[in-house]
Amino acid sequence: MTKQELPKAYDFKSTEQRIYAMWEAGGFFKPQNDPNKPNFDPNVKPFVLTIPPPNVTGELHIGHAMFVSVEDLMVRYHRMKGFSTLWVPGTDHAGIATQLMEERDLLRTEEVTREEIGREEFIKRTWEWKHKYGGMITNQIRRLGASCDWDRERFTLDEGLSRAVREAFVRLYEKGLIYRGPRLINWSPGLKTAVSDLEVEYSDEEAKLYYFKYVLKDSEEFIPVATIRPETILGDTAVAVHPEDERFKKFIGKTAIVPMLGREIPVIADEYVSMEFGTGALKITPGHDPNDYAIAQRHNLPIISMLDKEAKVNENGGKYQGQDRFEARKQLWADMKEAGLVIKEEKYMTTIPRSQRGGEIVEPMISEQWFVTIEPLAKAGLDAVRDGRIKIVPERFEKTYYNWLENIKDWCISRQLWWGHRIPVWYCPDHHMTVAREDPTQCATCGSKDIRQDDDVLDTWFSSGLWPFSTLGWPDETPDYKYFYPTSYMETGYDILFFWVARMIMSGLEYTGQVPFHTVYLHGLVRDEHGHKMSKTKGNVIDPLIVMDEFGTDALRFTLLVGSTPGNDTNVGLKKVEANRNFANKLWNAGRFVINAIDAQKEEHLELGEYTLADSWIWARLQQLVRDVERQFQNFQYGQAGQQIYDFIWSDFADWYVEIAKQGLNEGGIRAARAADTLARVFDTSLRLLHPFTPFVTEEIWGHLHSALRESPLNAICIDWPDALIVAKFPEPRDVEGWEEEKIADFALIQEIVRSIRNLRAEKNVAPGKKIAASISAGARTDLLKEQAQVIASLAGLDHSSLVIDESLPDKPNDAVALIVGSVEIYLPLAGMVDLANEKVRLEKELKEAESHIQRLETLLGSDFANKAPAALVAKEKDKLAAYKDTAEKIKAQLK
RNA sequence: GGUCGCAUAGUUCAGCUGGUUAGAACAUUCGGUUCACAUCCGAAAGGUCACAGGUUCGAGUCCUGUUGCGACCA
Repeated sequence: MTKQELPKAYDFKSTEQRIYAMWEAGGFFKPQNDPNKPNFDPNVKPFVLTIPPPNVTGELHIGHAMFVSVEDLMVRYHRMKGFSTLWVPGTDHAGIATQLMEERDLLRTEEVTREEIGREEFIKRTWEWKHKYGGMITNQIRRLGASCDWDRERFTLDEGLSRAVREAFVRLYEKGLIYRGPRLINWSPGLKTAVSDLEVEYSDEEAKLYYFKYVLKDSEEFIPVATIRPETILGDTAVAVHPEDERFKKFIGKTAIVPMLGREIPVIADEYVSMEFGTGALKITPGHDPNDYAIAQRHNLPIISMLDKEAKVNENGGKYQGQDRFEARKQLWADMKEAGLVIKEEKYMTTIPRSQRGGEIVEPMISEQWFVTIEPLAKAGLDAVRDGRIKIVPERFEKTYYNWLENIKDWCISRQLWWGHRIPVWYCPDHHMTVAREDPTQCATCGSKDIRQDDDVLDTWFSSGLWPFSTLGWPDETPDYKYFYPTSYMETGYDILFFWVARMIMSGLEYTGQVPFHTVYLHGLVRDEHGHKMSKTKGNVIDPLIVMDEFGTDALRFTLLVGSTPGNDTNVGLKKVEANRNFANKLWNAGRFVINAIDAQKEEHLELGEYTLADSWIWARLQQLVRDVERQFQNFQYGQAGQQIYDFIWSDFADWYVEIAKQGLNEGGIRAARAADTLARVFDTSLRLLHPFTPFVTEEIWGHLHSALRESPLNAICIDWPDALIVAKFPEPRDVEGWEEEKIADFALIQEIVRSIRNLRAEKNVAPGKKIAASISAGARTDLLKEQAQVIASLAGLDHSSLVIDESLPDKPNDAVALIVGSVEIYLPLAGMVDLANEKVRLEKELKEAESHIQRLETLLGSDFANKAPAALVAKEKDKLAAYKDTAEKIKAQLK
């Protein structure tokens, strides 16, 4: 394609889909070295990531955009570095979410409940939904440019992964690490299922504290007690007081009467009771409160459940049976009031446990559930991070991780749902349990054919915990598993460190004996531009699909990647995305310019022209950039790396180098060839560096650059380039060769001179197009400035033919404004347009500044700094002092 | 209550192992139809780096404390 065909603005709409299809069709997302292929080389190092599987029912939100951006960046970088790179995609079945969605759908379309159509039919319907819409989220992930191997896509409920789940369950069971029993668990009455501790959220809310009398048997006396949930009185099995409490000591061992029920319960002493809180006495409801449950265990108290699965009062609640928990609260309290047992009510702030899904109040309840004995697994998980087999980035989350695993409780893994992995346990009429990898036909104990599978399914996180190895074929030792496992990084949000990452580590160690990955990288949450959490009710949600429509995928990705640091939340506003859309366009146009320059080269040259100062400078800067980027990638400082690449391309390359290169190109011949050569090489390297951040626009321009070069006399440059940028070599840092520092310093002087002339022109309102004359007294820098006269003239808008550069000027020009840049004096014949009094003020200001530097440096060099700081640093400061002194002298001379 | 994090320009954020008088983007002001780009170019203004101590030749960066905000765990 030639330049005429390249539009003036980058059109991401016509590009992204085409490029993605090209990558996918080209097989670039597949590992370069595949253990299932004949030419497999086991010595090539793999780099492997498994995607944090989004809910199959999910729709793309900004959090997905975040993790895809970061992971695709990691994956593309390693692929370009030559690793055999595999990114495994997939989704999870999201038990509760999916079931709820399907239930709602059934109710809406057919007005039936899941109970009405039955378990088998319900699951069938849900699968139908999955087959129809399950690809939505993965297609949206494709739009983000995700370079995952779609042929290896997995779903937590598919056959292989289900087998992995069953294998894991049975192994744990056989090891004695899974048990079933009645325990106090978190019950979600609306969903009618148990949930794990992690699925309960606590919110500070205003509630009421109810004060009432616990009357003692055969007595007029009572113990005042306060509670937030009066209905639980129906399940009380004791009243507890502090053993040292003078007020209540005398009641210990006596019997109290449960209000309205008349049940007799003991008054016990326990140090857990706080004498200051409430009334200083506590009612004990072990069936509905975790703390009370613990006290009951200590005192061998009976445990009474007074709620059923829908949180209605059960048969233990006397006349309140059948009432909803909140209704019973009202009724009971009213009755107690009438009976004269009520003392008072007051407002009270407390934490209310709510279900993570749906937000209803969770009830602690005694229920028969399956649990994992977590302690041995947690210990192994702790060791893996403590001894460095797994590193968490940023490091501070290691502490959080330790803290959680050190205080972990057994994991309730059964859920009273239909959509999920059914627990592989069968019961016969004699209550023997058969736990099996393959569906059994008879009871393993008594041989009875009359067996029934457990109704419950497993927590979705139980299967996601196996993800890094179940997706690679475990429990089978497949070629993928053998080569790609353990994986490399696990990248996800810090909000699921416990839910998922910790459980994967524990599972990985338990089932495979290896850490599932050596590095955990945690990104922060995406918030709106003012740092508020995005929520539909606030209306501040940024929909990544809309953003991509408006500004392009690259702009969104770059925004999420740059300016965010590991583990820290990041604020995103559309303004930022727009600015990055502009960057994509800048890149596009820089590309058009480079391609244009290449197309203009028609002749073969045996040798190209000499390197100009600008050529050397941009090359030195580029190598600096490559070194910086490499270091930052090693340290997971992706945002910083992206920012530096951005600055290099926009400032160093486009604003300075390209402007200077235009002169060389206009000269033609070997000078133009040299300029085009440098433009091409530097731009190519820049695109490679940027590719992991903004894959679409870089791939597109690089393709045009590639074909332009191939057709040109400069085709040697691209002789070893592959077909697509996605698999091009990532630039490797090179050692400094020694010449760079001087060229960079020389160029910096040119830049300063140009800037100060531009500055003065702007200040004095010299028409931008007007070429002006200048005389420069350059002293020791005369040779450099003479050589760069053309560059200075064109960048600063000087008339080259009336630019005089000399070591010193015989006469200071009259009617000229003087600029002092280091030791260089510049005279611009602008006196006519300038108020001399103002000029004096300007120079005095500059002098003052120089003198303040001189004073600071003299103080510094007169201090212990000179003795204790590194010699190189001291020398540098000394040089600076000399330069400022020189500048000050020159300004003083002007002021005379 | 425990643990952790954050506090830098009007706004949103960078600032790696302490070493130029602290940077960027957006917003603001001034000036621009220079043949890659107005999704642009040039220039300017804007910060006692929350506060108080300490370590050090040297602190936005390390330590201690205070205040404010946030998160997680109980």
